[in-house]
Amino acid sequence: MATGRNHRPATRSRGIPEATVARLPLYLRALTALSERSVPTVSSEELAAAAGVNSAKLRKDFSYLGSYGTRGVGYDVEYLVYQISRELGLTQDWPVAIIGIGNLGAALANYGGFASRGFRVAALIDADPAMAGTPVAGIPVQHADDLDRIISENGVSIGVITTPPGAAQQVCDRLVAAGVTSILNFAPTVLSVPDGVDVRKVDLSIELQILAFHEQRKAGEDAAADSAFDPAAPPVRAATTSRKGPDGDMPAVMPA
Amino acid sequence: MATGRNHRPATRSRGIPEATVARLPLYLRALTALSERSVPTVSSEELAAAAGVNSAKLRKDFSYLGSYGTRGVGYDVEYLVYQISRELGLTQDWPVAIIGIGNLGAALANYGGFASRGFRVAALIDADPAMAGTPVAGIPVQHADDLDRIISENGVSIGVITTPPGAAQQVCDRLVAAGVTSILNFAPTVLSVPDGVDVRKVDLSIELQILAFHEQRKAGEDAAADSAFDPAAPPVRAATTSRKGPDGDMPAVMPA
DNA sequence: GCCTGTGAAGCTTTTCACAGCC
DNA sequence: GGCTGTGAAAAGCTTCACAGGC
Repeated sequence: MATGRNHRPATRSRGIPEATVARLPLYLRALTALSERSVPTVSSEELAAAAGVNSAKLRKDFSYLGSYGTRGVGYDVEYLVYQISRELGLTQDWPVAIIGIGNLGAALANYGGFASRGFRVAALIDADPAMAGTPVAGIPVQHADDLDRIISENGVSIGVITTPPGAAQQVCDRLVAAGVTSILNFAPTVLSVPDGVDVRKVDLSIELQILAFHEQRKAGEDAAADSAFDPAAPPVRAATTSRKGPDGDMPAVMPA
Repeated sequence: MATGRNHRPATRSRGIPEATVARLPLYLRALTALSERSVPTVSSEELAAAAGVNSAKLRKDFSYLGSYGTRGVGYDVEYLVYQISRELGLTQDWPVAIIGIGNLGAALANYGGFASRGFRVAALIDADPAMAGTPVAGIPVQHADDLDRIISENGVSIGVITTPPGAAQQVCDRLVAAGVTSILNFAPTVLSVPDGVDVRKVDLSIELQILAFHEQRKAGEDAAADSAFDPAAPPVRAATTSRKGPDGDMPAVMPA
């Protein structure tokens, strides 16, 4: 990779795979822990174990950043911490605004790991006038009417949406209009944004549903030992057309 | 796919791709919204737009479940809601326990979308004796000493960890010992679990760091218009070995 | 004519396995 | 001898494009 092909400007390492980017924070966390224990170097095997990935993947990932290791030895912990921090853009501080200071917004505002590396809660915003002025995690809540001003005055480019789902798209639009180009969305809604704006979502119920899927599989396999049993509701579909699914037609009465 | 190959038992559709499983909850949410508006059928194009994916992907995803659409027409909303619910295992109710009732745990306990489809908060558990008995979201908090009993009495197979990171692995071990086989981890730690136990993690700071990476890229491109400028700290590495990264060596003093 | 279902092609990500260097 | 860095193979995922059926 970094070994001299000539059809790329090469000044800035274009094209780190997205999957790799998503793992860099994991490596960084593991390395930070080693750094705090004053461990000077670490092998790909050890670091991979600490980060919960396999070592081939880790080495491949690091190869996209450059050749930061030493053969026969491993990686210099401090050096890697710095290189990954820089690659992730954490050598600067990002002011973040949280919009929607309910239970979840307050929880995030209080979350320590937030401030620790690269991020700073610059503003808390809520639509409830009664909340305005009340400090949460030591930061006074401001009213949503002033969203524009708050975002631009603080130079916020990353917004965290923790509003109810109904308000999320509107808040998103206003954030984008005010100059925010990265959004972390905790509301269970699909946000639409213009090109150039990144959205990532964190969705509790999606995660639970994925777990339920696998959980059901496990239960199904256990049951399969006893009998070849249809694990779902009985087929009582009231339709005229024939449907071909793997099993289980729709019951007359939908489950709540 | 479902069109008659003969080397699979076929009773239970093995091998729905993980990427598809992860999108089923999105489709389900979009379909539920249509269902509430009493929309009878929907095309792959419309549903894909509502779920924020493209229609080819959606059709491919559905093809793994079976042939549930009608050519020239689209998909029957109610029917699909049922089929996806069943596939995800949401036709049964999953009792869930939340361990660690701080800000975040309380926020999750209060989260409405939780109970609505397939999940029920069966127990709240915390290690602080002062919290025992206090109701959160109408559910009394129980002490961690009784974790084993609480899990088995309630038949909990899905646990949500919202403890501080230091406690997460220990809580995880106890959950697994008590019979939990799926874990949703909000603590910023890598959990190690035996085979057969699924872990999914939700990690605020990882998401923010991924956003920061892309944000930095955007800023870097803007700056590149002005000058070919090193966006990071100056190279003042105190080492003897030569390192070859794309750019940016380590500064003498690490950034806080 | 319209929209689904799906092979086939193209792309991304992971894993393998070993050359290269300490 | 040990461990990194990386081509090459394998697996997984997305997109294309069109046959098939309403």
